[in-house]
Order: sequence, then C-alpha cells, then structure tokens
Amino acid sequence: MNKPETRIQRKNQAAILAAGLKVFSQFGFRGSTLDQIAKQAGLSKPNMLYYFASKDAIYRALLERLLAEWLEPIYTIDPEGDPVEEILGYAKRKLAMSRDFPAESRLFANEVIQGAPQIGDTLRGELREVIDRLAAVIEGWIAAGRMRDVDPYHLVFSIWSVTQHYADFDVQVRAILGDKDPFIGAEAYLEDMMRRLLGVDAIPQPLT
Amino acid sequence: MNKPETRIQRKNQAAILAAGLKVFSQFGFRGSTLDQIAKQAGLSKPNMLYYFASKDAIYRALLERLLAEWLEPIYTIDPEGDPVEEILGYAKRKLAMSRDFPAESRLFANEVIQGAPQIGDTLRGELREVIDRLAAVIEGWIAAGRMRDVDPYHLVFSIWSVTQHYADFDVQVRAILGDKDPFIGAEAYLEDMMRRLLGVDAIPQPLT
DNA sequence: GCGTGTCTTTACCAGTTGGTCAAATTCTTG
DNA sequence: CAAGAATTTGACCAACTGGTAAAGACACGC
Repeated sequence: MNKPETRIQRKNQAAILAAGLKVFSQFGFRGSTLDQIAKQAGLSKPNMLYYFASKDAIYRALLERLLAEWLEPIYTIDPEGDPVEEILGYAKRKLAMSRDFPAESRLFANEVIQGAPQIGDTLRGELREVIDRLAAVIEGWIAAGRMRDVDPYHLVFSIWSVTQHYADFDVQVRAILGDKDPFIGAEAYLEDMMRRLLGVDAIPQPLT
Repeated sequence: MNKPETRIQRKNQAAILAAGLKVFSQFGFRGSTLDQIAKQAGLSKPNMLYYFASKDAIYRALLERLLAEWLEPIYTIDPEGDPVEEILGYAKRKLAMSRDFPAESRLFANEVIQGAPQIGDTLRGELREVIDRLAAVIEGWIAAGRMRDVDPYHLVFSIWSVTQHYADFDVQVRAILGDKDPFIGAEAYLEDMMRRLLGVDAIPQPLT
C-alpha cells in the first residue's frame, strides 16, 4: 500500500517524528506549534506538511508508533516463571525505559493528563485487555501461594507511577537530589520495595 | 499594601482563579487561552484582564496559592511520633488530596513535566530544603531502629508518584478499573505497601 | 541530457491569540 | 442624589497559528 519509500522520505519522516516527540513531549499537543517542530526537524513548515498532512497526523503517528513499544515489556512476563522475579523484572524494564526514553514517557503523560483525547479508546480497549490478562496471571500466582496477596491492578499502577515518575517529574527529582544520578538509588529502592511487598518469605530486618 | 479589597473583587478574583485552575490543569499553560478561562469564569476577556494583568499573572497566582497548601501535609509529620504511622498518615493525606483536588495535582504535573519554567526555583529552593529536613528525620528513625532502612528520598518520590497517579492519570486508571472507585482499593493497597516496606516487624504471610 | 516524478521553497491566507483603549455603566459614599 | 471611583463593555490590533497554492529545484532512469 504505502511501501515504496525513498531513502529521503525515510530520513525526513524520521526527523519529523523525532522533532515532534521532542516538542510535543515538552509542551503537549495544543502547546506545540508546527513552526517549532519544523525548525527542530530542520525543515520548512510546508515541506514538513508534504510528509504529514497535519499537526494532528504527526501526533497520531507518534502515539501509534510508541504505544506498541510502550506496552511491549508486559508481554515478556512469563506465567511459568517465578512471580517475584517476573514482576520485578518488568518493573526494572519500565524503570530503564524511563531512563532511556524520558520524552516518550512525557508524551504519554501529557496525553493522559489532558484526558487522553487521542488514545482514550486504546486505553479502554487494548490496554484494559492486556492488564486484565496480566491481573489474571497474578491472581493465579497468589492463589497458588507463590506471592503475597496484593491487588494486581493497584500493583500495576504503583509500578507504572513509581518508574515513570523519574522521567515525567525529572526536574523535580533532580531539584531534590542535586547532581546525583537518580536511577541508581531508584533501582535499589524499587527492588527492595517490590521484594518486600511481594515476597512470601520476607525476613524481618533485625533491630540494629 | 493591596489590602482594601471590595467584595466584588474577591468574588471575581476567586472565579478567575477557579477557572484558571480548571483550564490550565487540563491543557497546560501554553495550551490554554484567555478566552477559555474568561468564559469559564463568566467574565469578558477584557474584564478578566482588569483583575489580572496577563495570562502569566493568572498562572503564577495560581501556582503560588497552591504551592503552600500542596506542601502543607509534610509539616504535620511529627518526629516524635511512630515512624510507620507518621509516614503512612502522610501518604494517606496525599492520596486524599488526589481524590479531592485532582485539578491541583494535574496543574503541578503539567508544570513540572514541561520543565517547571515557573516554579523551578521553588523546587530547587524551598522544596528541596523541606525534603532534606524530612529526610533527616527519617534517617534518625532508621538509625534508631524504629523503621526499616530505606532511602528517604526515593521513599518520598514513591509516595508522591503512587498517590498523584490516581489524579494525574485518572482516565487511564478508570479505563482499566471501569466503574469501580479507584480510591478504595488504592488506600488499602497503599497501606499494605507502606507497612510492609517500612515495618521492622513485618510478619511473613503464611502459605495458603 | 532529458523528461518525469519527487522534493522544496516562496508567498500567502483566514482564523485565533494575548492584550489595549476609551467609552459606557455600575457601584459607593458623603 | 451627585460625584468620584470602581467595574464592564465593544471595538480594535499586531503577532502568531495551522494550513494552502503554485512554481521552482532536484534526482534518477532512459
């Protein structure tokens, strides 16, 4: 259908999407302008509109491209594996994504905070299904006594919120921590928190 | 200085700030327009600008007014009290704020995600000091063996992120949970998580 | 080297934006 | 009630917004 892409098309589309990600993630959809994105992409505005029909089209293309890879880490959770290690691994992967792709995280944050006008349907559809399935797996683990009894939905929310916090509220985190790299302490804290929360055999810390 | 306020001034200023909160929290600063805010406040645009000199002035007034009350729950933490109960109480108060004042939460979220252009100085100044003092209290508790050894800064981040998540990502939470009130399960989960994380005498859950 | 389709630019437009101004209206108070 | 102050309005503006039209520049297979 839209297969025959020239190398210059690929290059410019990639540049536009990269620029759009940068600008949209900082200012939100309505706060961003085509001129900003075009300048960031190193193109003139009409030239940019030669590749994407409208501001909306750029935004939607971005969200579509990112939604899949944003959800992807969930699918690596193995129902046959050890519950604590599987969930902890997922949490760590999400934390790494916050470190390596903060703009993507902020793009979603902006979109969802503003009421998810574009991806609301996907949230109520695909996302909900995926999380329902994950919740069923977790409930199976709990029923088998392989992890502590926690609400799987709020567990997922807490993983998302804690990990994405380091990307979305980056300036606040750095304002408080100063120059220290937040992610070193974050990973240790996250691991401690998850093991403590989920582990059936948690050992009480001895008094000093 | 600016004390002599007529009742009509108070009324209109309050209406403008309420409208600004609603609009700014949904669209961010750059995504909001004076017309939107004026319409929401039930005033004409020039009339609104009679009370606030500019869009910027409304936004700054809002942030200033909210910063204080947003930080306030921290001051109710009692260094003499029981560590787990004090921290848990703070977390619950933050969760209640997310339930009762979601717009305020989203306003801050928008501001911080976009790089905190207005309140960056406050974050690096007052906020940092307050959190440093809180961290010192927590470290004292840990040294006294009254709670588990966790990083106080990341502990604060996790409380903020988990509680504010229910306000900021409201549509996503409801997309997944459906009609159920998120805050009932959220409070139970939060309490379990905090007690488990902080309590020195946590009892391992028996296998089923 | 030449024609055809791809890419880029210049000039432009109508609607929206934050904000101004002077005149008109509505209080408030002696 | 009259005068002065406080409040509200309508008309307006320059800058910016997303988007368009058309012509020019370029690339590539023949």
